[in-house]
Parts: sequence; structure tokens; C-alpha cells
Amino acid sequence: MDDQTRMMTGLTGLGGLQQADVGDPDSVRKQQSLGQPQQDIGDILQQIMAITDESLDEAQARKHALNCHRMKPALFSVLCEIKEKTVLSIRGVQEEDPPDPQIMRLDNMLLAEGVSGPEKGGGSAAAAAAAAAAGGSPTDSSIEHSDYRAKLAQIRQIYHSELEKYEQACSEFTNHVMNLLREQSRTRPISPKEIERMVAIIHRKFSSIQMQLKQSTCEAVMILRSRFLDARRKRRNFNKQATEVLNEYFYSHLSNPYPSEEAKEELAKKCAITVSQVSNWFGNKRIRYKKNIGKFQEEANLYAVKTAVDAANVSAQASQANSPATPNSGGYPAPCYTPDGRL
DNA sequence: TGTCATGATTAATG
DNA sequence: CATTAATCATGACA
Repeated sequence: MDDQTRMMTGLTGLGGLQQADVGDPDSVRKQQSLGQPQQDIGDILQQIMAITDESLDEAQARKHALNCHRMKPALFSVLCEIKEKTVLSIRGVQEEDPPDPQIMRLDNMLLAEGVSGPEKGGGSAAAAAAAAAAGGSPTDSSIEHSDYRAKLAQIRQIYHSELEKYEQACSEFTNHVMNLLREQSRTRPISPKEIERMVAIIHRKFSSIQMQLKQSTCEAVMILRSRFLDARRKRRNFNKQATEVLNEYFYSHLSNPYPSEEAKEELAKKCAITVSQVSNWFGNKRIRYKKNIGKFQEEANLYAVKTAVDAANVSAQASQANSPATPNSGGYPAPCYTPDGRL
């Protein structure tokens, strides 16, 4: 503990003013009528003003002297009177401001990102959602997933330790100030409301510091997220087998290259990619095939042969079940077998 | 390093 | 909500 605390705890033992003395305005007159020179009050005020310039020991001694001074109750009651007059003007100033929308926004975001809130649940859920949205092959996404989670946990840890530090500092500081005020209340009148207000002011100050912490944490999460999303954009080609499966399906359903949801799921499973990736692939393939059929002719022939061979290899019953779609019923032009790849 | 291929994203559409 | 068309951003390769 520092000197300030020592000082305060040291002073608590000093004889204070009883509450009964506080509200007694007559005490001033009583004291004055006892013939004390007016100058005494000036001296006392002077000493109060000078108190901050003195060393702690000196101050303590002087405080003690002040508290024991016979004019002290008189001064105190004067201060009470003054206060009574001024407190009215202060009262209007103090009103509860609504919760800061900015800090609420930050809180919500931190909660949503799983930085604040319950220990693991939120974080992994957010990461999982992000990973699901990211797609990619299972191994890739799990790598990115754990990477993201590790980074998020790091941010989370820093955030919480900082927050704890701030909270501790805040309560420590509040305690100091309250002790100080309590101590001062022996010399000057301090209402509980005032202490309350002071505490509120301190909390506001600290919460603005906390907001900075929250803000920078949010920024860190955003950067992490954007990096993660960028990583998602980092295109990884599907493996050969996967594109083969997709192409096989595409060219064998050229008349209607729109796999059903079930078919997509099946393809996704076969290719070890997500359903949305299958959708992406078919979307891209359809549009690119349509745009330049000539370019895909060779590929089309290749897969037409492949499926033909497959069909031949499989028994007749299986091949019938495989292609329910009517061939060439108004879809994309069927491939033809010209060697130069032209229609 | 430039170019093409390719997976992902986005706005528009029905 | 699925799809199209355009576009982005990167991978692959010469």
C-alpha cells in the first residue's frame, strides 16, 4: 500500500466530529461570542489550503491539530451552512445519463464474437459458424478453424486480464477516494449523496477507459475476422478426384445440370467439400460452359466417353437407375465427338 | 511476371 | 431461396 493509504488509515483513529455537532449553526456564534479573534478562522482556512503542499507527516500532524482545534466545530458548522446553500444549485446537475449506445454496441459485438460472455461456448460457436460459412475441404477448414479459435482465445484472454486489471484499479481507486472523503468529512461536511456521486464519476471515468479496451478488442477481432475471411477467399483448387466426380455428373446431366439437394449432398460427400461448394461449382460450370461451349468440347467428350465406359462396365439395371433425366430435353447442347472440338 | 483457370462473392432476378 | 452473370482474388503454369 502507498503512503496515501497509510495516511488515511493512520488518520481514522483521530477524534472526529460527531454528527450532532454538524447541524448546529449556533456553535459558530457560541464560539465567536466566546471572544475568539476572527483572524483564527482565516488562519485555519490558510492552513487547510496549505495542507497539500506539506509532507505527509506534517500534514498528518497539522490535521490532527486542526481536528482538535477548539474553533473546528465552528468552522465545520459554517461549512455546513455554506453547503446547504450551494447544494441546491448542484443538485440539478446530477442526473442519470442513459447507458452509452456506443458501449452497448461494443458489448454486443464482443458477446457475439464470443470474447466476452460464457467461457467456451460462444467462441467456438462463432468460430464454427465462420468455418461453416468458409467452407473449404474439411482439413483446411479445421486448420483455419483452430487457428481462428486460438487467436480468438488469445484476444479473449488479453481482454479479460485487462478488464480485470481495470476493475481492480477502479475499485481500489474508489476505495481510496471513499476513505479520503470519509476522512475529509471530519473537516468538512460531505453527504452520502456526494460520495455516491463521486463514485459514479470515478466509475464513469473508468468505464470510458474500459470502452477503449473494448474498442481495441473489437478492432482486433475485426482484423482477425477479416484475415480469416480473407483466408476463406484464398482459393484452393479442389483435388483432381473431386473435379472429376463433379465433371462426370455435369456432363452426364448436361441436359439438366441442376443437381437436386440430395444429389448435391451426395456429390459433396464424394468430393469431401461442402454442399455450397458444390452449388458454387455447378453455378460456375454452367455459366462458363454456356459462355463458351467450344472451349469445353474436349472436356465434354472426355467425360462422355468416361461415363459411356462406366455405363458399359456397370450392368444394365444400374445404368437405367442412374440417369432419370431425359437426355437433351432443352438443356445445354450435348457434346459431339468431333476431334477438333468444334460443333 | 503475365496469363489463364478456378473457387468464392455479390447484385440482380424471378 | 436458387440461379445467373459479373467480378474478385488467388493458384498454377509457362
